[in-house]
Amino acid sequence: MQTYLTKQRKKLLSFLEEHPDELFSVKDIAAALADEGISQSAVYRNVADMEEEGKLQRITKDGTRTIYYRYADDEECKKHLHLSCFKCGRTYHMEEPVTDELIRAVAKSSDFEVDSHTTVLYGVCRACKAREGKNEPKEGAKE
Amino acid sequence: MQTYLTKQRKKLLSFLEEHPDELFSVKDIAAALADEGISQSAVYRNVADMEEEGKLQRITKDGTRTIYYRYADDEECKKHLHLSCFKCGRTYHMEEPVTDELIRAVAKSSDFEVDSHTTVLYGVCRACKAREGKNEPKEGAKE
DNA sequence: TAGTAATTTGCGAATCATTCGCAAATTGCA
DNA sequence: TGCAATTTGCGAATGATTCGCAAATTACTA
Repeated sequence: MQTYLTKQRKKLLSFLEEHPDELFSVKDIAAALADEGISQSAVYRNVADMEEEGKLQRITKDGTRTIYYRYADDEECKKHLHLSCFKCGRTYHMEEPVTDELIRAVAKSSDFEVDSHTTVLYGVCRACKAREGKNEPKEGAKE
Repeated sequence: MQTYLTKQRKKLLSFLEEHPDELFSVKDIAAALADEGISQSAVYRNVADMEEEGKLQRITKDGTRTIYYRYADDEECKKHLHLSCFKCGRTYHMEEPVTDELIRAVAKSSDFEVDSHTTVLYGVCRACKAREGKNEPKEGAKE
């Protein structure tokens, strides 16, 4: 799988490497690399390959049926859980010692080996909790 | 929103209530209720409404772009995290005391309030880990 | 450096889940 | 019962993703 390093693959990779921690849909990527001459199909295919190789993380945001990808820096990603605030959409990383503890606790109590690479905890972040106290924006608070 | 309690809505609700902890795609539901005379559109619409009201939980399994729903028994769901095995796709619930601990730990270290209703930890379950030791089924190990 | 086999690309067509539009049926209420 | 508002069901429209296939590109070898 993936024996040829084409120029579109190179561009795709370097683009993603330059934007760690950002989520991109295939459309986003294709748009960003429009000048570079990469077809949408190529993006789809490469992104899928790269995900299989573990270079990318596949993420499905709630509320959409679009698939997003993020560059998966192995060292980084293996070590912490991700916290995603569903008010503001921001993603936070959880500190390592706590992460380890959590993972161990789950493993112990449930015989379940959590993959911190994939797992995201959803909730409300400090900032949004604070904001919530004052007023409650109802709809259209996206992004 | 949702001022009329139609018969298809009733049937849909009772179907879901009778199958807590199971994930259904709209297709699944429509198929299960085929005899009852409920159109797919109605399922889509009701399911969307019910999610907004908090009666259902919307879940996007990895690897698909299909949306799944589960009956959200408030009492129940608020209390435990879900563990999803990405080998076999099964969903497990985590015992409450541990859940509480985890949630508190996250909150403490990150000032992040985990919503156990929404959060799913991904990983490999005991059964699949055991199976993995012996052989590695490659594809088509669904369900 | 040219020649070749295997892999990728890019395009458009095909799929598939989901959403929409609209007339007909159903619901809750007076 | 009668009416106005809401839902249903159908089929068509949308949008993301995948597929098929010929042409272009890649890695290798002579």
